[in-house]
Amino acid sequence: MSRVPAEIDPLLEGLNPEQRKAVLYRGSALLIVAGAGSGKTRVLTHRIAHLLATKELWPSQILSITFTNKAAAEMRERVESLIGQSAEGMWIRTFHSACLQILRREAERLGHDSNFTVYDTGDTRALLRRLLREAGAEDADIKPQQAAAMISNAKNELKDAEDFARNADRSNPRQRIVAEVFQAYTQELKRNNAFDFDDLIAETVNLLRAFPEVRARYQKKFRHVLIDEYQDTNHAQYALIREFTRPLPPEHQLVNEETGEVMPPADLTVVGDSDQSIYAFRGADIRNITEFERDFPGAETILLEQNYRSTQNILSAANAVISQNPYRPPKNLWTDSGAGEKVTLFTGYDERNEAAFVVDQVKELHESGTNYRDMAVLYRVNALTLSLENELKVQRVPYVVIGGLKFFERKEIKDALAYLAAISNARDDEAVRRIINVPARGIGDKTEAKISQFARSNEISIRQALLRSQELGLGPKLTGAIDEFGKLLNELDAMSASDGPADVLKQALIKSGYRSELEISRDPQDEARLENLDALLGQLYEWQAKFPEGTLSDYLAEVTLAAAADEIVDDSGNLSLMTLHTAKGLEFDQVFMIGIEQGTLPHVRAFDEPGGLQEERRLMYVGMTRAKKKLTLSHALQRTVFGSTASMAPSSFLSDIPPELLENVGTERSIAATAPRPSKWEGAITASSIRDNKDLELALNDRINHESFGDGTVVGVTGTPPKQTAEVSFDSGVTKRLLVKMAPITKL
DNA sequence: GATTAAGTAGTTTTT
DNA sequence: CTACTTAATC
Repeated sequence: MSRVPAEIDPLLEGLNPEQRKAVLYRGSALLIVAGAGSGKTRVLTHRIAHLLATKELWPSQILSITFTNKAAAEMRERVESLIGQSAEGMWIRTFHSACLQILRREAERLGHDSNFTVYDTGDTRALLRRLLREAGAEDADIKPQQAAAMISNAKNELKDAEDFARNADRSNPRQRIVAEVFQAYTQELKRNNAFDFDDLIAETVNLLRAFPEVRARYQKKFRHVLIDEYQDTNHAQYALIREFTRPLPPEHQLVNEETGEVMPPADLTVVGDSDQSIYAFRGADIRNITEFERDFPGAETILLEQNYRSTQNILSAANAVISQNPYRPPKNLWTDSGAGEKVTLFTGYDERNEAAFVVDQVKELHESGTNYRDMAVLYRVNALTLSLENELKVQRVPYVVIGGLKFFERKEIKDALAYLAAISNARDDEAVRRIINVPARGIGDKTEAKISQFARSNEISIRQALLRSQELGLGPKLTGAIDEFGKLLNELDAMSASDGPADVLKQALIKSGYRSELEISRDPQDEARLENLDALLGQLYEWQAKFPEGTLSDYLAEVTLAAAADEIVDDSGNLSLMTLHTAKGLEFDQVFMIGIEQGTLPHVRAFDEPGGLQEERRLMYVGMTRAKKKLTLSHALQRTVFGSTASMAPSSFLSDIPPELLENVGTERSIAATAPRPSKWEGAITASSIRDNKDLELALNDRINHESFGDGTVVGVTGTPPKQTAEVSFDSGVTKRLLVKMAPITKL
């Protein structure tokens, strides 16, 4: 490569030698092994900016795949600020949205229309539930979710219904039924002009394989492909990458007209870290990254080990945990930013005690100047937020739960979106089915079945069938209701040709009577539903203003492909609560990880899955390395899971952390001893503040003294001993919730 | 066919 | 415990 012109040197400023190498390397394949916090995004954006600045590439020749839309937006922004101009035309997208765009353009080749619907997991499950019933699978005990998982796994391996049926064990009734349902499901998707999540990838691969001329066109367009989070790619995604980077058949080869040379396929840059592979359950294949050099001969590998995010204590603790994983390529993160604070390990009596501790800490940090947005509480499973949310509400800490029960999964929102889907894609029978009797029009299951039957035997869609209601031989009332519904959809459809999606939705909600039904209702939940619909409408109006040319199907696809991490707003000023999975790729000054217990992290279900424990350990590692300044781990000795209370042993991962890196706080040892735990753990917990108030009972208006908060008055008592808590208003003005049995208090 | 009541099962992570 | 499906009644 020629010498780097002076004017682009700024792109190398502030980079360490390895990072520079990663920016400057030129060749067909490059693997950047980027440890947590090693400046991966920085390297990626500088590399792209460098390729543009040297005029090696135009923005439109770059395809950059990220894990979330938020990461994509951030990358675009950073590239633009580096090159000082718009990076328009550059594809920075998630796998799914990149494939969506390709499929929209090429849908006809696969027998779909370009306005196809994208089914999310909920839609998929609903469809499978119906198909399972029709297949008479009730007795076989297959839940829609299980069938969905089996089908999804197959698709991630690029196996279609036929492949599945071929490999299925015919003597196993479950497999036989799923094979049958898989075939029906595939047909239904086609009939409905829909793709599911997995199809977006798999069908794009099929497209590129079946039509070399299409593949040639995209290879000509994309001269450099960059993939982030490569360790989490599954086989289908890997195959997709291959289609972009493998040589074309001779008859489709691209030839440079001047030189007569054959144009090589796109260069490939992948970035990843095998220690952060946490999506095996979704088909991610860690071998994609560990065997990269074998897959792409001549590939260069660059290792980034210097961490710019965390303190040495945090890194040492994280390294200690992850180094227990076998067959792991050696890698050791380091930093020159100093040791920093020790990692705090809190032992709580129960989940409420744990929540109180975390919230107290959060409040204290906030009072001493840390913004809530720079803190996060991470957990293995969503269910762990319950007691935490309670405590946050009591203490009035502003917080947001990222992910969890998503806005777009609420009933009323799904209903509203189903109206839009039914309008935008007239073949989408599933969408029509969802709303055929919402609000109630007197069209029940029986009538719906008759309409479906009629549609099927005439090979028309349900929407078409609605308009021929008089042929169904039903009573005048029903016939009229069906006809009216069919006409309503047509009317809205016609409207969508001239008006934007927001206007269409507004009219749909009014004319269907959905709105008025909620308005009339006295159920307070319906009031909340109405508010949600208004929020959706408001958001859609904003979207419409931003994308005046945007269609219904554009909007629907964008909504279905949004990730949990996309919800995070930087300027919200809220404390963030999220799962460890959602936290991947993010960083916070202060990180709290709760529920670090055997059975929770590592999760019970990981024990009998091969490699499950290793993945759990990586999850722990990912969580720990999110922390910049301070990491706090917590576990509780007992936890009320659902109804019943169970003793919890501390996570075995905790005993991997050298005691000198930890500062133990919390519950006394006498209770800790009742919980079974690995022998290694013995001695790691210090007997801090041994305290037991025995049968101390407090009543309203009792005066008490607290070791650190001083005197105060009891203003509330809840629960029963030994889990009784007292709300105490201290003379200093602060109000705290205290565990009566444990708190360092005395009755005055 | 709709509404209400009772019963049941389910809780890992997500594009 | 709750959210949801299924069963029984109006």
